[in-house]
Amino acid sequence: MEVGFHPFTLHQEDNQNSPENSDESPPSPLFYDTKATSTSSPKRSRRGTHKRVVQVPIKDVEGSRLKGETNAPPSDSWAWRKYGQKPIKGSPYPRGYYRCSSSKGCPARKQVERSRTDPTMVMVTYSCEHNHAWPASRNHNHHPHQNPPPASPPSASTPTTEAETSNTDDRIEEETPILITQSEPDQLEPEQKFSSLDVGSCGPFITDQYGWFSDLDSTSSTMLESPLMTRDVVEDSDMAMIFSIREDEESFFADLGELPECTTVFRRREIERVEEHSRNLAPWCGSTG
DNA sequence: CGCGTTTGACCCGCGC
DNA sequence: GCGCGGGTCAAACGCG
Repeated sequence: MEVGFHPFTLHQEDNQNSPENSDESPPSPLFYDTKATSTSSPKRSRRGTHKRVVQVPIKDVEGSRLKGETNAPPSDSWAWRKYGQKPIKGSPYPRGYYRCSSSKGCPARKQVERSRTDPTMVMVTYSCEHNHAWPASRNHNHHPHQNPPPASPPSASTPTTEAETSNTDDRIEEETPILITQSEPDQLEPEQKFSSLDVGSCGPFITDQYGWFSDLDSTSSTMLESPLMTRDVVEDSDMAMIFSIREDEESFFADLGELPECTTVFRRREIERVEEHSRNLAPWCGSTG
């Protein structure tokens, strides 16, 4: 692509018509926040779930591709279990369906498919949030700043194997620059831009779904190095601050090991907004319940 | 033996 | 109402 193309970007959409639909769609944004408002199906709302799409560079996922699968799920620190795979119309690549295996009743799900527009990218769509704390295993131990969501009690049972995640975790978390952006930032207020990332939905989601995000200790700085990052994200003083803080406090937290790292900083700031935004934004999916 | 992956069938929502 | 496509289930299989 072009632009400072970030191996990892976040984007948010408002419906499932992800850009991938159009070959010319957003080349960079990758984190879509899909939230279809339907909630009706008695069984499981297929379209009534708030989704978030994360696009990750294949190269970062490759590590996890040990399975040889076409679309290995990017590592996100959670234990995912594949429960299905289907070829997607219009896409040469199949879509894999994963659900959280860290906890039995966890509604967290994610779909992984290779971007049809960017074969080098993998689209990960997260649905629902985890209703449990982070699995207290894997390299999280290595990264002291990776803690469970403050919202959930640390009761998560140790995951069995994080098959796909365990492999790439180290890689992605350490070398995958992340970019957070929106599909149409122009329509959002500077703060809303960011808060809308998930805020509108569930607080825990931030740490839940993007817990790994905080794993990017070294990445935090990397992000700032990204032209786009500095432009789209850092533009948000808060965001910039968050990461700036991390760089300084990181070691601090690292020592404490128990303090909620970036995620907390992230959340605290966001929460304040969330509280305000959430009032206007409809809850989605998970809602922890 | 337990857990995860694979794969085909089934179910459901949506568009026509 | 029908067909299409997407999402989930469940049995079988493989691996550690």
